Amino acid sequence: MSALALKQRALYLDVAELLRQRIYNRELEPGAWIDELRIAEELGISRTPLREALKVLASEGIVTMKVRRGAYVTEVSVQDLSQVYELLALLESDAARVVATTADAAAKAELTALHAQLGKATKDTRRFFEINEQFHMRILELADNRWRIQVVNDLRKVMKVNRQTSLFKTGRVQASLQEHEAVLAAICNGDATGAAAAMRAHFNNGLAAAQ
Amino acid sequence: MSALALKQRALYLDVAELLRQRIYNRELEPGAWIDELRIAEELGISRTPLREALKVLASEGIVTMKVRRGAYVTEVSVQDLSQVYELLALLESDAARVVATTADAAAKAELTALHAQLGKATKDTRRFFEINEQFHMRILELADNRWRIQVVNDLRKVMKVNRQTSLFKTGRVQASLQEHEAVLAAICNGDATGAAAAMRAHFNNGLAAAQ
DNA sequence: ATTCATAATTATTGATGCAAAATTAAGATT
DNA sequence: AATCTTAATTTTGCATCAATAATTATGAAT
Repeated sequence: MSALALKQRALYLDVAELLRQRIYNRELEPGAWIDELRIAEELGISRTPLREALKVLASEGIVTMKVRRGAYVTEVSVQDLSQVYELLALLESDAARVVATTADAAAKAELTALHAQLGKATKDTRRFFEINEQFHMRILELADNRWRIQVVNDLRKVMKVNRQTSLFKTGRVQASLQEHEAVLAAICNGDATGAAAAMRAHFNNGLAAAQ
Repeated sequence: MSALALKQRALYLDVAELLRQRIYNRELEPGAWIDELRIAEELGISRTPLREALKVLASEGIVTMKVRRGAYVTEVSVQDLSQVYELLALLESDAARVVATTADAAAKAELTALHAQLGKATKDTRRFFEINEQFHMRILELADNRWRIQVVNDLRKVMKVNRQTSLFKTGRVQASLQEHEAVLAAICNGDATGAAAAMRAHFNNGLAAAQ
């Protein structure tokens, strides 16, 4: 059975996601022009859905459209990175604050379990980042604001365009674990201010480590 | 000289903006299907740029794409509205906090002048809202984070889809003016916490007045 | 030799065409 | 009369085509 057989998603969305991945892993570098003809041919599709995908990526800010010149991968400056990071810190620390006041026992147990998994994955960097991501995402979900999730995901896309992003994550496994611990503890204690502060500290430390 | 003569913007962006306006003023109501053929014919354009515009609006969340069914205007629920409003409060109160610590004399003078204009426009509702908008936007600009501006603008687009949005603004001219006064005073005094609190209060009052 | 102008090429933008899917309409059967 | 089936129509989605603008290449003139 082919993957195309049951596809319910529109082609332009698949193309957009494929281009995002190519941008994230530097097959398409910032500043590089996107050759519609070449990519359409390579993917075995026409230029129509490709162009629709490019317009979506443009509205996300990860590619830039120049009239009569086409699209190129947006060059995300260091200033852009710090601005986006600042917003993520704001949105996620507020989410932690919300969750601290609204989380029920089940939610707290779930976060505690996730954190326990994280503690066991300190040797496996790949897995650590994966669970780390889940922990953050679960807090966002528990904060129950789908627009916040949407905004955070869009901002993360921008972060991923720049290679330096990895700097924010690497070499901080133990520190990161302890910071998560603090966030979790505050949430479990229903300490809204503490949860927000702990999450904010987590982000600030990540930024400091990158400089 | 026609407006088309010097146009530098892409057609799909113009079409997107035109559709936004039609959605805001209820020519296209939430839930209504968007007839590509009809609108393309009406605008005297082909379906290609129209479809590109629809994809952009979809990624903004104000229209929804259904595979093989087309696009319809997103139905923004009351919950969506309050979630978006909450995010705007968070982002703008943080912007006020930033501006309180970074604004120089010129910036403070500019905001003071804007506020003075606002005070003189209490009789002209239309103008009042216009200057009100400018005051908020200027604070965002002074907070110097282009991604925040982008996010706030996107969220405002969602708010505008729902008619109830106007409820957040109407009948609060005097109260709104006083609340702005408090924001301005805190900013001019370099009181970061106070500025954030004043802006937060401004939003909370707007929400309360709508219920 | 360098620069400016012009021609050729390339690439984007917008329009049209075609096939597939979904909805609506029509007809037949219970 | 109602419902199920099937045919017709409408509409989307992707591909192709045409036109226009931009860039590159070529040549001429200073």
